Amino acid sequence: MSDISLDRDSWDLHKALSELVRVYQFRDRKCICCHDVSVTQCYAIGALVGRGAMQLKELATELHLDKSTASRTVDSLEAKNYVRRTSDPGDGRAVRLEITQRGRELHATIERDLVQEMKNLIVDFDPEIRQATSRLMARLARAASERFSRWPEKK
Amino acid sequence: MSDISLDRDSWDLHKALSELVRVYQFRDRKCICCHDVSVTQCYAIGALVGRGAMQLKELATELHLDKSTASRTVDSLEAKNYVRRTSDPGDGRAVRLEITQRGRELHATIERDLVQEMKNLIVDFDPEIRQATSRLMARLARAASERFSRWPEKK
DNA sequence: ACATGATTGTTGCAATTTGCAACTTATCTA
DNA sequence: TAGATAAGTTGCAAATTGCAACAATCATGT
Repeated sequence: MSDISLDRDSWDLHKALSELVRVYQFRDRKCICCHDVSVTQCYAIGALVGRGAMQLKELATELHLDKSTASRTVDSLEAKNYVRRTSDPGDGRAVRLEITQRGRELHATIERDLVQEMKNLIVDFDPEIRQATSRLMARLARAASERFSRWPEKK
Repeated sequence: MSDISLDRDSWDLHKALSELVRVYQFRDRKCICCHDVSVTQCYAIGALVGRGAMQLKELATELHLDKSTASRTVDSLEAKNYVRRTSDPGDGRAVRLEITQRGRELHATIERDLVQEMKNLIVDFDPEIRQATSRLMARLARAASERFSRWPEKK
């Protein structure tokens, strides 16, 4: 049953995922930065494109960053005209962050490059495996996100 | 055929993998550091455990880091007694890096925790899907590693 | 054998990233 | 309305990283 292979599958998936995460961290450091933004800045743009305008606090939570770091990240993005700070209509303390047209274009460019990269990598894989994998990876990411978000920030 | 779904599969896999990498980067920042080492230091330990003793240059290449950064990473690990610098018997310029017993134990502890974490995440997934996913993830990692290693360090 | 060039590793230095603490301003609660 | 809470910014220090310069050693061609 499931329990028989669980230990081995956990180990295999751990090794594969660790290696994948490691390799992609290197790629991100060397690739995304070519486009004038750091990895964190790219995540911020992605969040604002994907989830729409939000407050700084929300962005910090989404990116698992301290609000001060998020604020400085937005500083950079605003200086490059990828993000705009507006006053939040409902809360005088908050700022409303929204992506600019230029930011949206940068995001589209980066996404296009990365999807093309993925295309080159999977072109000779079985479509059924590709689809099953993306489904499980999505579930894994969601499960991991929920799990890690509830962590007690142990130190 | 394959070409029909390739575009969509590329996009799906890109999104899933991006999210997975992002989430795991956060986990690594908050979790691995609890064990007295940074993420990069943990990668270095993993490389020395997995591939055995090596020169500093090899470690730097494996970790996609500048040799100076690799040297300082080893400084930290040596100060904590996880890694040992020895003189290379065959080359007077080189140093031979080898993991210590303490380093090996730390690695085992971290691995055990992470495999347990994975186990909790996949316990209710179909074993066949788990295994197919780990195979594809391993292939993806290998393909990505080869591809990204040959990059011209564009800036 | 020896001079020249290449390789290995370390250190100085600056840029970047990040979190914590303190502070300001605004909102909420009793 | 006073005090507590929340959102955001800034000061500061620590950690990480790459580039350049340097020392020590090895390899190569003559």
